Amino acid sequence: MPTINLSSYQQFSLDKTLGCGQVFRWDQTDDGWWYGVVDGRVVRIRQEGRQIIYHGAPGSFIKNYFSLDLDLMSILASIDQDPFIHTAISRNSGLRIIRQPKWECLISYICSTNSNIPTIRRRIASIAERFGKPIDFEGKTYFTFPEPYSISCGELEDLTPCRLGYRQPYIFGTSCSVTDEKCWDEMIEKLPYKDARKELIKLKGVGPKAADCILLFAFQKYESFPVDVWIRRIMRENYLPDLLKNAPLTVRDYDTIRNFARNHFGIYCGYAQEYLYAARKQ
DNA sequence: GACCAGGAAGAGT
DNA sequence: ACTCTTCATGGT
Repeated sequence: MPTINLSSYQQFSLDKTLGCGQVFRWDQTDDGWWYGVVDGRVVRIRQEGRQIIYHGAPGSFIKNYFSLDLDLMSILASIDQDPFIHTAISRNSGLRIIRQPKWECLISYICSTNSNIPTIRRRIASIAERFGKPIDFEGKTYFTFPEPYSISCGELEDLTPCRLGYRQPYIFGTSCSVTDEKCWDEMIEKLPYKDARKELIKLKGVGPKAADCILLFAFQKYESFPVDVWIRRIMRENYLPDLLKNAPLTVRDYDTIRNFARNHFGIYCGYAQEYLYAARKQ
């Protein structure tokens, strides 16, 4: 079984990384193995101390996917700007932001709007089951996440069994847009954060929050700071108590929060966001 | 049944 | 550029 030996300065927690809610297609079995479908293959992986044991993908893929090349300790030191984030960091140490496949991440966060994590997971699994390709792995059938054309080549109504609600036309429309625009991801990737954000928001179903998640989780734009209801609550209670108590989140409040975070935590404020989010129920 | 969840679109100002 | 309303689904 292939393994990766982490060096003593290579901070990493597989469980924190896969369990924090940034990805939706990983499951952990009772005996500690994580199973996930990534980039058209099934991966089985677990951590034992400083060893990562895995099967189903090359080591170079694993290292890149989990961004093991990044100096996490330096990143955490740079965002460690106050006692509250300090506690969140120490409780979730080793959490790394994954380099997610871009197209899957885009659809995942269109599915995420106004929903909880179990519901999001079910929607994405259902899309894969109906439009992806089956893979048999250790006696069980898994499904790849479909290409854009696999969705756009059909009808809008083909998505109905996935129970996406009002997101159904957004998923279909964005699938068509991305099918039409070849290399949409390379176009986004070349742009700086602000311009990339504007481009993403042009897609149906992608607003400020989804765009920031996609930029953070798939495009390595670590200066993005997604604001959902949890982050807003945490920021209100610990950093910006003057914000409104119970009104819907406005664009202005969203910008106030992310601008504060960018100034307070620095260029890796996206990492700060993920540690704060991981600490939301602790 | 009310309320909430990793919000966004569209219409009306 | 700002409110306000509506949107479909599942969990608690």
